[in-house]
Amino acid sequence: MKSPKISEAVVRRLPIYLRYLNELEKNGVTTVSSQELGQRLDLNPAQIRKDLAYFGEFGKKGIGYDVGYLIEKIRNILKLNRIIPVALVGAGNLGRALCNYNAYLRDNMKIVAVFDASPDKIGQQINNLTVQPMEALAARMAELKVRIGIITVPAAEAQQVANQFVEAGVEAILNFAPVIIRVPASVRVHHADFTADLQSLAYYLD
Amino acid sequence: MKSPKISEAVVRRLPIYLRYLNELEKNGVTTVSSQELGQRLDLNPAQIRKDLAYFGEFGKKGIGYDVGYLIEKIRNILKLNRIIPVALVGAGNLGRALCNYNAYLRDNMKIVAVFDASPDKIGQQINNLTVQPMEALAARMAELKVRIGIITVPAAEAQQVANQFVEAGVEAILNFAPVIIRVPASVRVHHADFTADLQSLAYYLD
DNA sequence: TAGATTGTTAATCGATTAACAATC
DNA sequence: TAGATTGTTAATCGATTAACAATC
Repeated sequence: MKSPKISEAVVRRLPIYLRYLNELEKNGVTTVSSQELGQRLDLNPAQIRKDLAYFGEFGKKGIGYDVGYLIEKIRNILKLNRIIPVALVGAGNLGRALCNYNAYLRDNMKIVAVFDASPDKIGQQINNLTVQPMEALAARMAELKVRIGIITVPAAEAQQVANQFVEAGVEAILNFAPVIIRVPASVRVHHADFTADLQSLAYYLD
Repeated sequence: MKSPKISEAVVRRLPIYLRYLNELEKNGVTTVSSQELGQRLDLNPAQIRKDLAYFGEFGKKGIGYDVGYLIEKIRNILKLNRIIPVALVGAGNLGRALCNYNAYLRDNMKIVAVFDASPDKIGQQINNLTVQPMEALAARMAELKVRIGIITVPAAEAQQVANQFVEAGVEAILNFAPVIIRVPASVRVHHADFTADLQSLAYYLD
């Protein structure tokens, strides 16, 4: 584990590797080469080797990578070796959908609290979680040691929610609202913006 | 409209510009500079000017860009000047959430058909749409001239659904299933992969 | 006119890919 | 040993940013 700055592009590929490796393991495959990985994931094998080499020498020359060993290494790199508590604000359709993905988001990311501003949402049950009022956010997040926040409120409210998350000491935010939110540089934000995704696809129509 | 190949990075920023310009227009702002845009969208002004200049000379030196005019230009570039019919497969939580975003996805992207394989989903009503069986997909999509497909089924079924979309003549696919799908080069695929998004955020935790 | 801002070229920066010695 | 595949350096490619003449 040296420390040349790792680019975001590299970090974003690690979960993709991890997911496929998990599948391989489930199927009883014990070894895989960068070539096979690249073929399946539509990536250049040299890129995969380089990505992994940033973090250590995980492969064996002439053989490839041990699937189980590589899974463990990547999980450690991504800090998925312990449960990461996540909070979500916005108990609308999308918010509920994400909560139900908790199963999918195994690998230790777990939504442990859901908040909403609307009185008719508060108290609703989602998947074992009770929707809490926004007033409870700070205290509850501290209590649960939440480190990542998910925003699934309308665009107009997203920045405000982000501010509350930051206030509550969140280290990273995943924003689904179709608006760019601004936070201090110490907080990482990813924008999951499917309206923009969809619109950019339209460009490629004949 | 010349034709140097436009990079995907550029195309992905256009909807971001469009969205903010729409907001400006709603607020009665008639002119905006690349500097103001950049400030708000967290982008370099030179990059914004360059992006736009690929498609024409939309600004006025010394003045900036006319908001209404630029909106129209970008909508044309993105082909959002006519309604684009979209189909969705997978009427689970996420699928339903996306259908309800139809309002959000104004700007002429419209989900016009929803399909699911599960008997207890078929016939359900979502937002004025009735969930159709997979057997109806090809015929219905032809009828409605659907050009873009959205996949919100579990990972295991995603590739199969993609194949059916391709078969049905779709030109682009937005895939929400946490798996890389493969399609002919003539079809554009975007992966909206929030599990990967979320996991990559974990990397930045202290 | 003076100030502002575009469009565009050149410079920089960073990411991807190719190539190959090391070695299992 | 011969064949395969890594880790890594060098070459390429592409995207971002700076700079500035043109001009509103």
